[in-house]
Amino acid sequence: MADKTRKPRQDRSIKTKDAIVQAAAKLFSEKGYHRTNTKQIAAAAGVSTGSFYSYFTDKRDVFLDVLKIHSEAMQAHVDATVAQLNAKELDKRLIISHMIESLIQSHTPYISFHRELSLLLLSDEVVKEVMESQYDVGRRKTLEFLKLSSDELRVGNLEAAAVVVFESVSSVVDRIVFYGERVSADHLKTELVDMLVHYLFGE
Amino acid sequence: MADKTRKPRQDRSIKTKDAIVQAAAKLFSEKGYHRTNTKQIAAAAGVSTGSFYSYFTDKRDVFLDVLKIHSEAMQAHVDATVAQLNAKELDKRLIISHMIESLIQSHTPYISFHRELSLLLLSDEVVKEVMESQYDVGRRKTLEFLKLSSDELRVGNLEAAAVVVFESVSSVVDRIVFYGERVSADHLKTELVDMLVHYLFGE
Amino acid sequence: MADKTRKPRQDRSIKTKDAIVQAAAKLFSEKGYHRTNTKQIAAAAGVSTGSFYSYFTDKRDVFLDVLKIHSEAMQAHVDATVAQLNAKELDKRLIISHMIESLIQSHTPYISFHRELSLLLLSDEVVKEVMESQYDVGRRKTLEFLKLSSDELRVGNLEAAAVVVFESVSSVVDRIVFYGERVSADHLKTELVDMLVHYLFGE
Amino acid sequence: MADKTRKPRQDRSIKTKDAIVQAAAKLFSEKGYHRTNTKQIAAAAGVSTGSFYSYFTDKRDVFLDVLKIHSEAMQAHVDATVAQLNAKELDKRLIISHMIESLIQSHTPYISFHRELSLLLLSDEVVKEVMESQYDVGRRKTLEFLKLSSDELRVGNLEAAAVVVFESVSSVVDRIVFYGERVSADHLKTELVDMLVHYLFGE
DNA sequence: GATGAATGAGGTTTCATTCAT
DNA sequence: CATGAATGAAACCTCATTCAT
Repeated sequence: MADKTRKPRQDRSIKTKDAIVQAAAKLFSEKGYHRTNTKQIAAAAGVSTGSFYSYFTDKRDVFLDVLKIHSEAMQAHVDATVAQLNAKELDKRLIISHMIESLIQSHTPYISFHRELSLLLLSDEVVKEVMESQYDVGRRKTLEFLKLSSDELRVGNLEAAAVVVFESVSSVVDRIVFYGERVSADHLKTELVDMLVHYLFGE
Repeated sequence: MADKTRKPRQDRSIKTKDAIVQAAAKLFSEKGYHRTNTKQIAAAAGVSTGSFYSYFTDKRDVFLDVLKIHSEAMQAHVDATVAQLNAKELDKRLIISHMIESLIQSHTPYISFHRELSLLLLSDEVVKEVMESQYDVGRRKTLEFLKLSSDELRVGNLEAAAVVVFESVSSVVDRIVFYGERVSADHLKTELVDMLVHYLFGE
Repeated sequence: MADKTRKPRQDRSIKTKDAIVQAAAKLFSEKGYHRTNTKQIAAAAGVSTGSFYSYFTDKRDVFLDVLKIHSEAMQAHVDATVAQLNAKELDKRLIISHMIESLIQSHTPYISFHRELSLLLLSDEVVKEVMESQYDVGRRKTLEFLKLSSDELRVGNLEAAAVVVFESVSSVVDRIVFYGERVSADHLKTELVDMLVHYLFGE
Repeated sequence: MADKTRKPRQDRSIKTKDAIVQAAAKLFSEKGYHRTNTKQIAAAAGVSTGSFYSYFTDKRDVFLDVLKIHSEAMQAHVDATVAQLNAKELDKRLIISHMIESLIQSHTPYISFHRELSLLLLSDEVVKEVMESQYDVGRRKTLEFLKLSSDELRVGNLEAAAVVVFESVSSVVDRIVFYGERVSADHLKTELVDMLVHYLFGE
């Protein structure tokens, strides 16, 4: 269909494209999408504005790439953690606690960038999709996790529970990571775990 | 020396300023901050660009006004609800349920606008302050609410609990209101209430 | 012809018009014509912008008034000085010295405003005329002065001499008044007088 | 971080910048600084407004460039003349006469532009500096010139004399060049030279 | 008459994108 | 291929002037 943007075939080409995405990610995080311009991205990546446009059709295009990469990185991180956790046989409280810790770790590099998203979200269909699919993955993963212990759970509606759990965890983690929170992170984590354990397993 | 923005002296003036704020609020909600320009705001308010600039120094300035007005409206709504609830002697579960319902109601008109905020949040100090103060009020109110029944609570750290509760409620309400959620709102509400009751009162 | 601007008939009216001219003169001197706006002038004069426009057709109109008033004031001052000088019978050197001193006095309040003029001079015909007529008066007065002692003068062309003398005096006085000159004003005056005396009277 | 005005790397770039300065100089001279806008400058230079702003931060910025170029050109011209004059051994009167003629020549292209300066002079610090440094150079050069024949001079204070001479010459030359003067330029020159010779050498 | 709110043309400035070299 | 100069639409903002109250 398109024949405009170059599909990197050579090594150098791949490196250049990557450099642009990295530079863009950094700038978007630091200053936000609208306060970052293509010239700055190109300069930060060490290429000319002209080059920028042979790798991406427009600014939104890099944004989408950055978004996808972040999305994948976060999910990979979570997957790895989950896999690791499932392997060991730990008690519920410990599993949840580890999970949350892992989320905090994986969130940290992306937070400010994620703040950006809700903006474009309003109007950009593709961004909306990426975001929703990411949310969906989170929700589904949570659901699967719940199903693993479904016979021990005391919740009414599993689907709704997954949403509630996922949202609660996400938002508290967000708060911890993004706002450095005055209330100590440790206390927040403890309470969060406590809440989930009581809710899910009735203690 | 002064020559700054006009301080309304005449009635007409007050109406104009208000019209501009209203128009801005509407447009920001519909299209987002960056996709709205001052000319459009002026036009939507039925005034000239010149008028816009005699009431506000720039676009950010109206944004701040809209933000404050929303903030106040939301808090007023919540206050009213809380006042009403404390009066009657209801059982815990019902109180929480009512509260959540009330939050859903008060959120609805402002959601898309609130989405906008996280954007400017990154860099604008004033926006940051307004948002944080709004969050602080929410957190403190939650804390007060918890303290009302502090002897019945089974939580470890009250301060942390307030944050966890406030965040969980906010995020789930957000999800319900903003995303029209595929999982039914009723189920979500039920689970959310259930989680809170179990966490706070141990059943 | 015009019926637009009000011709002050009442006392109050005259005072208002005067207040505006004064305010304008002050602001033009301080910030220059273009950096002064009508709102500021009106405010400084303690009247509304609307009133401003019932006394003057536009901004240029006040400027012209200010210009004329300055022009007249300066000429009056010089006239007075000259009249005074001619009366007494002083030696040449003293006369010239007094004259220069007097010019310094009369210049001082107007300098910064006069700087402004050269600007509009380029294009505004009326301003041009006022300025040229002012220059012409100076030149003619100098000529008359020279003619008083024409038999003692050693200059070739009287008309040209008048221009040379007038320009030299004006520019040095300007430098003294406007730049506060690092070289002492007294020395400058002494040399200037010396130059003129030698030129005109051959010692 | 940078993102400032473009520093010409390519030949084309240098030409463009130059074209803009030329166009600006022309327009400033013809219509004055305030009646010239950036769009006109860009158009006259045959470039887009965007280009204008990649070479200059704003209108004042080009003005400064034009100012510096003029300053240098005038000084170069004067230097050349002086060098030439010093070489030949001419009599005082002839030297002064040549000098004035040379000043008239060098002034001619810049006069109307120089009129503009007094305006900005009032408030713009950089313009003030350029102008004062230019004046200083003139004064110093005059002083050096006087010192060459210091033993033949009959003046009291050399420093003051330099100022008086420089101002007198500048202003009369200005008058000749700028106002096309009704009194013949030749007569003015003759009288000016005569005045200086008598003042400096006592005939 | 006086007031100051409203107007909008005109100027300034930015930046995503194209294209000659 | 890469470069960075050039483009110009679109945003921002100001202020002399008008006019309803």
